[in-house]
Amino acid sequence: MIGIIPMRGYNKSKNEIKMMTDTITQELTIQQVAEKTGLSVHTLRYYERVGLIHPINRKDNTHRRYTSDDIGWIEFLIKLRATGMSIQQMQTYAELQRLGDTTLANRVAMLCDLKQQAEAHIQELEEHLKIIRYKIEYYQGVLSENQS
Amino acid sequence: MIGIIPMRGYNKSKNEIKMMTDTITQELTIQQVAEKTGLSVHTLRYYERVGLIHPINRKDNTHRRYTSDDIGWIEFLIKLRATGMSIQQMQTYAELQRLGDTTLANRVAMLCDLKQQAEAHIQELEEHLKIIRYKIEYYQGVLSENQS
DNA sequence: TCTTGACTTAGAGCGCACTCTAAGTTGTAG
DNA sequence: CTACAACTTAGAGTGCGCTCTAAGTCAAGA
Repeated sequence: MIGIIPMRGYNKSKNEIKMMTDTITQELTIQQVAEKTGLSVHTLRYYERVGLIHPINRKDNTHRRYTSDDIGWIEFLIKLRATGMSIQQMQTYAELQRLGDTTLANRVAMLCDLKQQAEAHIQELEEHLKIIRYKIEYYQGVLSENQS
Repeated sequence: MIGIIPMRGYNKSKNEIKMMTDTITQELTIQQVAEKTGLSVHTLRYYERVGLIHPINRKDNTHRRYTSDDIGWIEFLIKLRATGMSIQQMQTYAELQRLGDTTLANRVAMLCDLKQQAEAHIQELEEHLKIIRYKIEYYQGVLSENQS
């Protein structure tokens, strides 16, 4: 789950030093968030551009610094994606979230839809798996017969 | 099992007449296969072009006529796709199938990989679903509190 | 004969979700 | 001062899996 840390020399890289500091300040660079979440830095910026992530605070008005709240939201986004929600739907969800408490019912409805979709998807996978398992068993039978 | 018959007027369409004939001859047109399988005619031709389906026999050397064996294979392809196999992998699988019995072990290996992938996918979905279900419940609690 | 509808092909186009590039800025170590 | 790593942006490019278009053939019904 943790990204590959490239070896740039024997000394600690700036990134590693930042990481040590950040265990105190709790604010992560985009690179660190990429490593932590599994998303690429490109994808993190892309998600922000398209409005899935609110504009991240900048240190000195330039470099992004992610808070633990930001990370929490990103990790939730990842779950929504992996469960089958499209980027478009996630944009809607993020927009509703930004609008505040009055949109809670709408968001719950979206989550319910997603839940049902995912449950149906699991059902479908299970059914297809049955046939695939059956095929495997049958072919393995044929193979062991030919062997003897 | 028989696809949806579109109403194009009160007289029987050519397609319907073909369908009646085909219950005798057991050979289906591309349109009928599309209705039966849920794939589009475009996709059926695409699958044939890229080698997922062997070249279908033609009536009078022009129009495709699908046998029940063809349908069986197509329905299996659909299951592979829905279980997460890529077009590329399916091309490999189809190629192995064409090469005959000596490739059986390879095909079984591919199916085992697919099985494991799909099982892992289901696991992942289940875990994400837990969190989504939890969120739904929590938010519904908040909503009913606000109501009272 | 004309129209209609189902089919044919080669190849272009599309939507999605990234993924990468080019050109530039910033900050620290040596 | 220089080098370098890490960051920044706008916008172009990619891979997948279709999906559609244009131009044409063919057969049957009015």
